[in-house]
Amino acid sequence: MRVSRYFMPVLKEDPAEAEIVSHRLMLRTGMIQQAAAGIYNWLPLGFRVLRKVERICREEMERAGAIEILMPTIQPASWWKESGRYEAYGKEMLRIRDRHDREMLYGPTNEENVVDIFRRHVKSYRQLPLNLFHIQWKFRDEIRPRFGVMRGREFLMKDAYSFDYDYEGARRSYETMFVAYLRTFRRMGLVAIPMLAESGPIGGSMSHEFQILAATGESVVYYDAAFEELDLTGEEVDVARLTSLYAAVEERHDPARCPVPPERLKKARGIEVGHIFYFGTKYSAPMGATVMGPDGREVPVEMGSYGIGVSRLVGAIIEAHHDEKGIVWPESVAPFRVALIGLRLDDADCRRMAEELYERMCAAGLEVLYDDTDERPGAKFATMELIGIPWQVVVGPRGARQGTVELRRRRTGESAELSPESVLARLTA
RNA sequence: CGGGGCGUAGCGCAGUCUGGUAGCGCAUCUGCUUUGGGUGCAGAGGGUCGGCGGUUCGAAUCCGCCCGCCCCGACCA
Repeated sequence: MRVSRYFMPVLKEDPAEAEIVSHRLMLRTGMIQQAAAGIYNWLPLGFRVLRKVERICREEMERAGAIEILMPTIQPASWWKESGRYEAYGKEMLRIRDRHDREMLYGPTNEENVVDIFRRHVKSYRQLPLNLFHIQWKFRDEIRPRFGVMRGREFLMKDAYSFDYDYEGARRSYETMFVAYLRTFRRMGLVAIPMLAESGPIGGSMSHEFQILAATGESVVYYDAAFEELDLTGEEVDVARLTSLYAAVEERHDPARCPVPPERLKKARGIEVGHIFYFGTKYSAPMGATVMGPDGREVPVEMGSYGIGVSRLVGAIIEAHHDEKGIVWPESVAPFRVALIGLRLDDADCRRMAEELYERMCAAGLEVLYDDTDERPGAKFATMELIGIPWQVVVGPRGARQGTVELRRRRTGESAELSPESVLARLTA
């Protein structure tokens, strides 16, 4: 992509309304633009990151055996009356009437919806286990939306729903998601700490929330240092050990009863980005989602639900990965992998070298953002550092004479003078 | 919802207390200049001062009502 043809409304000054670093950087880099309180437009740069985060969620869900569907944003109120949540949910739910005066709502979550799908098609324990997920926009009319996309009213969520015949099966499904979540966040360059949590309005009896570590996080968390070096690579992961490791938010942490020896107990700040629940038959029973067991008896299905705040993650990743110059994207979610910075493009040699390298990068399938404008060098460097692309390749008169370009890492600042060939080789390796 | 703050050009702000018909920086456009860390000079365009109503000869400024946004608190992916 050429900067001269791209839409990337970068701001030189901090917008007045943004307090926390991720919100400020998302506005300054032109990733998002506010539409109303807690509701945002995703501009090209932000949308690219959002899609990458979404893709990692999708891949890890599929790896864990979940199957993707897409449920609507608008739901009939009748489902929620069946489950009993229509009255219980309160003002956070956006209620709508259509032209026939039918009661509808903009979905804050999809338990009822997925149960309706399930109950119409699944009748036997032989069809289980089943895990259906989707990645869809939610609306919760928060009392106080804030911090940009970190607590929006409209937000993108990955939500999965597991169905099992019995408790043992439901527990296995829960544990599978537990591991999938750790893998998901790790792939985004985050350290996630799962902790036992209150179940809240989703209901149920077992629940973990996943907090990712960031110095600017909202809550204080205590955790076993073992979380920082978990081995999640193999297919067989010791789930029992993972779920037994200690972690707690400050409010629930009791130093006197903490099982972790002081030298292994860590204290940090965290941001909640995911939450998993086991809730048994809370929805299946009232909504009549039952299956026939091997004994010929019909029983309500055992369920769990598993949410990840996809749009919130974009903000959370920035909270965890930035410096005084701007964002420092982990490679897995960076909007572009390489920033090609052309200096002195009015000079024929520089121009030819930059254009040639750009063509070759594109041909090699690299995601490259090529600054082909005639801005001053300082402005180009500052912008690329602000938007945080992991690799910078600088083509300028200094190297052009001996046929080299500069390769730089955004994260460390380390740089090397290399031939265009070896830069290509390094980036495509 | 309680508490605090803000709304003036695309962005950041001054002007409001003490009423006299709107200004600065950045950005934008034109020309020249400069080119490895947000160049310099000259010129130009751009504003129903959030909205409605009131007071006044006269309102960005005073009064009333409304709308929107941000921050703190209780709640959430």
